[in-house]
Amino acid sequence: MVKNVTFKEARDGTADCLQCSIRESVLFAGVEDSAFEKLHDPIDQYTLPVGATLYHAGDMGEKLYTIRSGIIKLVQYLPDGSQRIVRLIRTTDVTGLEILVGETYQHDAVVLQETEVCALPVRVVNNLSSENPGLHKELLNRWQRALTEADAWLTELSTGSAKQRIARLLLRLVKNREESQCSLFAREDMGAMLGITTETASRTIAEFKRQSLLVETAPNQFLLDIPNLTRLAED
Amino acid sequence: MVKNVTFKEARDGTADCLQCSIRESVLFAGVEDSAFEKLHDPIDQYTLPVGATLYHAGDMGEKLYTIRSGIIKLVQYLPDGSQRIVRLIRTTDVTGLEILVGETYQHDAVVLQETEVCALPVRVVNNLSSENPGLHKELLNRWQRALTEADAWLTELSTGSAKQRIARLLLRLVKNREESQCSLFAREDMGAMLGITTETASRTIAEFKRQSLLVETAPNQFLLDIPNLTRLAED
DNA sequence: CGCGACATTGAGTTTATTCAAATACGGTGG
DNA sequence: CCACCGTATTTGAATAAACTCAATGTCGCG
Repeated sequence: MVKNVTFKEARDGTADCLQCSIRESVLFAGVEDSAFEKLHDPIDQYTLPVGATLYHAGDMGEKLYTIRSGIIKLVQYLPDGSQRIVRLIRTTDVTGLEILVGETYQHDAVVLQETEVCALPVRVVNNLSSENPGLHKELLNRWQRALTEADAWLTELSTGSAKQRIARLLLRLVKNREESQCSLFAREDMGAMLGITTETASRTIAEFKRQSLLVETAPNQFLLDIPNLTRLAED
Repeated sequence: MVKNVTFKEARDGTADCLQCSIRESVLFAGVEDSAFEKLHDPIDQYTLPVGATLYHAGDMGEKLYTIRSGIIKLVQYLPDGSQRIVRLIRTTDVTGLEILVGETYQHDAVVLQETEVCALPVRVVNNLSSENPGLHKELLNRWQRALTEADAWLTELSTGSAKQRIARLLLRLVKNREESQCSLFAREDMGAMLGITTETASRTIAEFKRQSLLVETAPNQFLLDIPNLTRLAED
């Protein structure tokens, strides 16, 4: 069983949004420098270790988060206690948007790979967005992006045989990269993403390794045979 | 195979938003009467028969739709041609939101039960929303609602055994109703919603009937044994 | 070294799929 | 009104896939 550590306010400092290296692709991309200077509320930055929980389902929060680096899983639970991972949040993604419409967090957000986040108070986002058509547009974009992602998880990662699902997950992990290299998640997490058991995930990965569809170049660093995985994923 | 008719502009007339009987729960709930009167673009109303396609994935449209009555399925296709239904749209829901952020439609929208829709030109929505914090808020709400729904399809309808998934789907169909009565979809559609085959859907429904978890009171009208279905759904 | 957590493998069972056949159902045209 | 057709549903039998439960391997770390 994967154990979860709680996010204990391990604050790194105050973000300097004006200098942020990923600002171009981030929520605030369209916001003027001058607007930032009017902020009273500082935007805090944190570094979270593997296993930390950024927020809990049902909590009434007042922050959204942008991910500067790392990977976070969004988890929901079934009445019987089993978990299902509904999405992954990665660099430049925003999570916790539901707070903006007054909902509680809809998932547990748990760190899979060490993650740097910026915590944006709802108030700040609301203030900025009411005066910034750019930010506002960007917010809608993020919402739509999350929705597109959710749909893809249904069609790609929850449909077809275990082999197909694993292949599609692997391809997703390297998508938009020059390199076909990636690291994998714990088998239990892969199962929870794909709606299969831990054992089936393990067996399938092991089989892929034997067939050299996956080659381990270093501990948990794999090169993918993209053409053959693609073929597998599609039929 | 279910065949799809195309939506052939079967226009009923121009909607009278001021008098709309479902206005209280609809996208425009918070919009002032006076704002409506400034609209040049009329809002068209249509009635669509079963099998009609409201819009196609990949089309660059300029309308969103609010559903006044009926049921629509949102369908995505896999590379191998198989279909997956990612969401159902029902009374007071809005669909086609992606158009607002400049995307093409992300799904085929196909009518499952005769449906009345209002077609809202993007321009109208954008104009109204830039001046109406209420409408704007409502838009965010709809986006979040779609997202919550997408997550629920993953956790509830794509997880667990076929029996559990069917039970959860049935319960969903009568949720928020005083009556435990509902009508069912074609087995092929149920399969596409749950990620199972048509035959498995059929077998399961047939078995539920034999166990009186479902009682057919009229052609395609069923009463559900909610307590026992709930028990089934949960473990 | 040895412990704990995770990954892999095995064997047996259950569940779902596949392919095929049989049955029901609704509507059309004679 | 009934026969017939096409479509959808149900059922059957064999096969394949995934699950369960248990055992064994592996790796990193105290």
